[in-house]
Amino acid sequence: MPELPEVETVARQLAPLVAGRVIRGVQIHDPKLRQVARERLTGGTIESVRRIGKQVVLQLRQGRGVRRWLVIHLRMTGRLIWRAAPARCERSHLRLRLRLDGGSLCFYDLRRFGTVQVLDRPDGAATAGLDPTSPAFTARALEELLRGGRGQLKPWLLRQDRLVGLGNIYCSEILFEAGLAPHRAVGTLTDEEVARLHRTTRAVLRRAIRHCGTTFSDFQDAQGLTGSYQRYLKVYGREGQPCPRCCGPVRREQQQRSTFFCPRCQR
DNA sequence: ACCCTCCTGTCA
DNA sequence: TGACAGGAGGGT
Repeated sequence: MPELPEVETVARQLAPLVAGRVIRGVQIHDPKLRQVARERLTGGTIESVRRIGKQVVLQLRQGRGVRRWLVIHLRMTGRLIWRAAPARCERSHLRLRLRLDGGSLCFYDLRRFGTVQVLDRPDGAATAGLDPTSPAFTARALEELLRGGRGQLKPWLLRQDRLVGLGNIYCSEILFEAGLAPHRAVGTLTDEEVARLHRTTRAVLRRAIRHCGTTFSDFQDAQGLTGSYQRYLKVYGREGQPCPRCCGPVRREQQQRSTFFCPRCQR
């Protein structure tokens, strides 16, 4: 579930469910996460759940003003699910379980690419890139980021050190909305195109967040997310289907990862 | 800019 | 059996 809108959805759904709860125990089911068990999280209170980039950040208060941050990156297949007390936890692909008063916060991750860190400082979770949903993300800011940039537009957008939160789905969608070809050289964008890219980035993300993101293989967990933005995808995963604008076939290009676009509408 | 790798699963 | 999957770090 891991692009910005999905992670935002997870954080928003989780916050009211776990904020204020105390960690009573930590269970590790994946040797990769062993170090988390050594961090003595037990006794800490979850103060807040937020999204930073594509990460979910739980702020913990350990007592006497000591704060720590549990930073979870879901990568490709990570899921965070709250199980209220009487409910049993599904065990398959369960990697980490935080026993809280009143229930459990379960981290599932089929492919085990996800990461969990415990930090003493919140800025450890900070990413170098600008969050495209923040007020600081203006057309002007985007233009400055793009200035002097090299290479193609889509790989540029995928990197997390300039803008955070965009991944393979939303890059394709945003570029389609903006009418920009994925392989356009970054340096060749006109002011008007930059403005369009800025506008569509905000619009696509806002809309996706409103629909709780995109869910493909729809797990129907009680508290898991069931996003519906997949209904609104215009090019992603639609190779050969008609472009919503010109009705020509959507093209897919595969280098390392698939890119979907309309060669006629995107220049 | 292009590879591969970390994993496990599903689908053609 | 091989291709591919929402991410990202590493190497060349």
